Amino acid sequence: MLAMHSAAESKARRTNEANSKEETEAPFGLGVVLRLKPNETLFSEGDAAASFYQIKEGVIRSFRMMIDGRRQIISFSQPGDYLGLEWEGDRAMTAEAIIDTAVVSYPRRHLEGRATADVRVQNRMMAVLFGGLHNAQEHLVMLGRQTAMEKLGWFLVRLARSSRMNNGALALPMNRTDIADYLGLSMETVSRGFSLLTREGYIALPDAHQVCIRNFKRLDALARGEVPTAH
Amino acid sequence: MLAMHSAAESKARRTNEANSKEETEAPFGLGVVLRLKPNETLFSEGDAAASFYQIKEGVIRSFRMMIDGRRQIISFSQPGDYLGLEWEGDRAMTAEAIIDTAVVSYPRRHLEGRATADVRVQNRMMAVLFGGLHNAQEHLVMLGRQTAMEKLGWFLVRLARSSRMNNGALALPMNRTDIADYLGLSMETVSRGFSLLTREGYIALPDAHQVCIRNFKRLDALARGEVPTAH
DNA sequence: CGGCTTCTTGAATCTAGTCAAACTGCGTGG
DNA sequence: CCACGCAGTTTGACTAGATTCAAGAAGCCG
Repeated sequence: MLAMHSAAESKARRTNEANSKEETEAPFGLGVVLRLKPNETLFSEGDAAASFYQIKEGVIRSFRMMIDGRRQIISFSQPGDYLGLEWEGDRAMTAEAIIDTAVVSYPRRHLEGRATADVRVQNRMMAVLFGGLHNAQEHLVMLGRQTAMEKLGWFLVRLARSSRMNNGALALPMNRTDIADYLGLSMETVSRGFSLLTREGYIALPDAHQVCIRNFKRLDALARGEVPTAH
Repeated sequence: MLAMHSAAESKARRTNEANSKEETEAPFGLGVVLRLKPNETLFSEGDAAASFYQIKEGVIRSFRMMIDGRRQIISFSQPGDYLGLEWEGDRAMTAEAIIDTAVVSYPRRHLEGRATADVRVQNRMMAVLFGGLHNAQEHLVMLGRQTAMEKLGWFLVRLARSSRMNNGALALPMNRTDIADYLGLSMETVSRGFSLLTREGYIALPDAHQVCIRNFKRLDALARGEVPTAH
């Protein structure tokens, strides 16, 4: 346990399966709390999947990368969300903290044994898996069939639904490149899109990491593709 | 049971949860066989999800549609694949036969009761769900980050891996529009792409519904984004 | 054989991407 | 405290890849 925290850790990129620990009681049994700083890696594509996680605090981006560096973000995980469930074998994606984040880690075998025995654990796991599938399906429609402006509307509507507001504003912890890689766009298109949404009165941007939704109904219509004049 | 099959059934669009029946013994217990003609609907977005299915024969397209008709195909299901598993509530997508298709139908409750009891059923269900998530993730990367030619390569490589060849040729039961709506492209781009792949020696097209893969390795490299000069 | 649907090809348009420059906010150090 | 540097964001100009619209070819069914 000596000198576990190197001076370089604040900019760390290394995989981090053991960090500062705390024991917790939680729905999947006993877990260990891991704390991650911005851009720290929880696990990487190709690692053996020994654990799964629940976010306690913060935000995690999970993504897959192509050999030439193109990146597709699969999900932004928020407090309460589960992450890193794999059936067998290796990680199919990389998970990194976006901001200071705390996750509870459970050993995978912990689940296997209990799932067969405890119906409630089993149901919870099913719910998580079905939820993931449902999200992925909506993500597919968005990526495959929506325009840039619709994608941004979709993103903001989802964000509004999944996170709580701070005196009228939503936190945007991820940067423009993250948003772009989530929506299948370029960083510049995201930025231009936000500017346009602001000009058109959909939203306001107090600063780059905060959004106020001015007209949710209209934004939702945009997200659903009901605004034909959405250049 | 009289006059169940109307004359118009060959072009039917109606939901079809009860059709010609046969009893079968299968891994999820007793099921009923349903037979579908091309373009017949197995279930529709919004229906109550009372059953799930396994494909015995044929191909099914599952998709979601936007109000203005834009369509995203989520999956092409082939013999052996499971389909229509929903956690609770209504169908999130529509499933239609592409060609003459036979599926085994199981009532959903059938599973709920058994899953809690039988570890093997449970594991099978988990495997199906994890498989679906894995597929969806690859689909996301393709839709979000690949070029038209890479998408076509990806599609053909997947097809080659999932279906057996008929004397050197793969069946392409779906039409160009289906492929386009699966890959997030236009029908014309798919057609042009196939022509280009043919000219460049990747594939041959004996006819519109048959492909021969001439150079699998190169096609796979294309699909992975390792061919920079893929206009 | 004729009519219909599906597929292919062409030409023009347009959306989003790329490359590049300027701006902003922030933390550091003089 | 202000200047500097840096990372992230915004904006601009141009380009490219894919879509759209449109016409022609090919296969399929009756």
